[in-house]
Amino acid sequence: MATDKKQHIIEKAIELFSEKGFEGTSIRDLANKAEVNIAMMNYYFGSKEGLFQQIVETRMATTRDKIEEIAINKTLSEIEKVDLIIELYVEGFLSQPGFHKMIQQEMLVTKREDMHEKLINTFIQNTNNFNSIIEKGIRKKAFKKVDAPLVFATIVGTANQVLKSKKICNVFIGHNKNYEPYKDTSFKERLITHIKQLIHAHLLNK
Amino acid sequence: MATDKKQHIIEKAIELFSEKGFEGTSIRDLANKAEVNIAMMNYYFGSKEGLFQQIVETRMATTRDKIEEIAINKTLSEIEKVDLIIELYVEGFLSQPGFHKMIQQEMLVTKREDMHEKLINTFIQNTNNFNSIIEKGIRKKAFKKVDAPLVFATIVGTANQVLKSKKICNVFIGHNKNYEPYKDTSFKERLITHIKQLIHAHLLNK
Amino acid sequence: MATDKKQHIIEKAIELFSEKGFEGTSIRDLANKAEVNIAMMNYYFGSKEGLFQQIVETRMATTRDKIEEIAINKTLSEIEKVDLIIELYVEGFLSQPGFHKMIQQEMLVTKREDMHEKLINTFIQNTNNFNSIIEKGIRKKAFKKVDAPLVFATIVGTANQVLKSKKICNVFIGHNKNYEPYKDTSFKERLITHIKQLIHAHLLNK
Amino acid sequence: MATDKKQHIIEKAIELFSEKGFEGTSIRDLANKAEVNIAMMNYYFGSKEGLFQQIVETRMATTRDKIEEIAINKTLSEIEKVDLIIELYVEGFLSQPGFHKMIQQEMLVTKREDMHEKLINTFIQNTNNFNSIIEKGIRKKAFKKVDAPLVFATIVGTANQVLKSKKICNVFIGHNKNYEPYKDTSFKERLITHIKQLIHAHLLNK
DNA sequence: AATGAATGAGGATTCATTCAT
DNA sequence: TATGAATGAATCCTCATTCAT
Repeated sequence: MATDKKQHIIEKAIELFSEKGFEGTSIRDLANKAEVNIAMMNYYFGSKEGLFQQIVETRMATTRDKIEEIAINKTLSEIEKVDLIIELYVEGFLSQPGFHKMIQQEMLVTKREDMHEKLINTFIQNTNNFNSIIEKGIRKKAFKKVDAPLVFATIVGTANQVLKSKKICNVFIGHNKNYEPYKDTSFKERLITHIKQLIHAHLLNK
Repeated sequence: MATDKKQHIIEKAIELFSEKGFEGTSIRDLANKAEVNIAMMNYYFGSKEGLFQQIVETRMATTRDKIEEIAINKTLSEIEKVDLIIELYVEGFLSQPGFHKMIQQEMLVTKREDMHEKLINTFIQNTNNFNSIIEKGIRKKAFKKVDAPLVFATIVGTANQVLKSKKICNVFIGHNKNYEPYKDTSFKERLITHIKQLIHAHLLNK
Repeated sequence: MATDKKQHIIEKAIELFSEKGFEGTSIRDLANKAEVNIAMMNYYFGSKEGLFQQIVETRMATTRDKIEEIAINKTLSEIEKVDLIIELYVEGFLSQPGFHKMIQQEMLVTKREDMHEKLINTFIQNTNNFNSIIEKGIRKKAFKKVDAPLVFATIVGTANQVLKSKKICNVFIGHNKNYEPYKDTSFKERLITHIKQLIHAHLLNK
Repeated sequence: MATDKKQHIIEKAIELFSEKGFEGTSIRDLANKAEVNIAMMNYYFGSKEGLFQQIVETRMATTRDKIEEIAINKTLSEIEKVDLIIELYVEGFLSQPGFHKMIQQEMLVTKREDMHEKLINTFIQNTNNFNSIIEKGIRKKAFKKVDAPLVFATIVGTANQVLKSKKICNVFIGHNKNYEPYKDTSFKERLITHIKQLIHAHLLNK
């Protein structure tokens, strides 16, 4: 079925875009990697940029919706919400490192104005949702008076930093360069623990 | 003089590379921006990649040397060293946002193998220097037993996150989109304060 | 059909390469002459060098195979074989002067190492096949003890020399400069006769 | 002195032109090889083509004059003259293989019309001088009625053929590929002997 | 629905040459 | 006399895309 082939192309495309960047990846590369006809790429996605947008839009929405869900949840405490968001980011990033490297690149680059704008706006929405949680915690005297948006930047920034290079992670965990750190559960736990401890110490009274 | 013109080209190139990425920037673009002949670019730097390398190599060394200097300093306490490094990164990033965006992109991308390798190695050196400080603090019982490389990832990651987009920063500080947040001293202080508080709470006993 | 167009391009390319040499011929020239798009050239042949190799490889093989065939033939006498090879070279050179001028140039030039190597090796194979004929003739006392590889050099060298310039040939045969000597049957016969007489006198006992 | 430096440049240029052809050699290459400034090449010789012409014109004249001298000599017999010309060509070619490879290329190529024309005309003059010797020999009944211009083509062609590639010669004389066959005196003698025997058998009555 | 053929625009780079000093 | 700096033109090639089938 066509959807299968599309999905296959998308997965291969994420690999390449994340390794080489948008401009650094040619349609030829993408077609070869996905083992489909070059003309087919345009037939399915309209253009290289179309393919890229399709990838981004479907996947970004998921994270955004989950954060919103957490933010408006009435049964969780604020610190539980913060912890969930930490887990959400770390698990999301480590399970789809290619996609998130791709997003990081696109956030840095202003070339494709529209795409850049969308990503920034989504990030701002996520920040706002996070802020509202923190502010509620502060009002409840559960949290210290912290700089909420920068706390969010710390969480996302730390996870992103780990994503930058497998090699760096392997140095951290003492493996050789061919090891796949992102698939290592104990590394994931270590990262989550670090961020939680950090944020808790910063956030919680006492 | 030739050095002046070279320096001029380099500065304009950083702007473009940081906005559009390496592949996204053409030699034509670079030449136009610097208002020099296209052939001139190759005359001075050999190739587009040559220009890029020249930019990176000269500037990366500075940061690396400063961190090393701090690490081996005998008169500073460990927490003073950590604070200095935080200041060093924030000030470095905010004073040369274009250059550091460029570096971030290049760390994400593995296309230019050599360049990528160099950046990663430099980052690992910096991490090691930072680790040695933390470990000394731990041995002296000044610091809690923390995950030193991830602490470093947090510092750099937070600063990088802020660098991702002016627009995000302007939302944080309540300015419109044309404001230059990286030149705003109070924003810089706010960022330094955030990271220091965060790290202190995480690191210090009591 | 695609093969037709490819063949058309190849024929036009031989004309240009033989007139101007490999470096002296630009892809633009080739595309104009063949009346196709510049990008088309690379689409079909990968590169200028790819086109060149394709031309050389297909045509060189023909001559080499024919000589080998003659060498191993069991019904012909040695002098008949030598005569056939003389005819083969003269007829081959005069019927495809452009191609053989091209080959001559490439044998002189060491710039494209691979191509050069291939041509030399083919020539050595041909020489060896020729040598084996001569040596057999010598053993049978049909031939004098001659310097076989240099005899071959004389045959090929004489034919090549004639190929160097139409103008020279026209002086030989008393025509003006626009005449096409290579298509003149009596000139071909004259050349064959000359080489045969020369070689016979040198080779045959009595 | 300037003449020395010019001479030095010319010698290095012959090496490169003979290896890579005229178009295949850049002014940069030439300047590097001769270890002089790039601008200097144009300063001395006006242009790349100017350098090339200067090389050709000075050296071609020498051979032409020598042949003419032999042709008009009154004390030598015709067969002595033919032998002298054979020696002249073989020695000339083997002592300056680079230069003569260069000339061969230029004779094959019609790109630089003027240069090509000059070479052809010189060759025709040489042929005519050779013809006059042969015809005189025929009138004197010393020589058979041979095809004089093709006899000349055979002499020059055989020598040229040997010049085509060192590697081929080394196969003939059983040396490895790094040997310098053109400097080997016994190879030179072998070549002269071959051509003389060949031409004598063809030319002389009985 | 799918694809081989085709192409205009633009990519980086190298060219021979000129100019100011 | 000699040369580093500079450049317009041309190099080969790859790009994303379109089109006819």
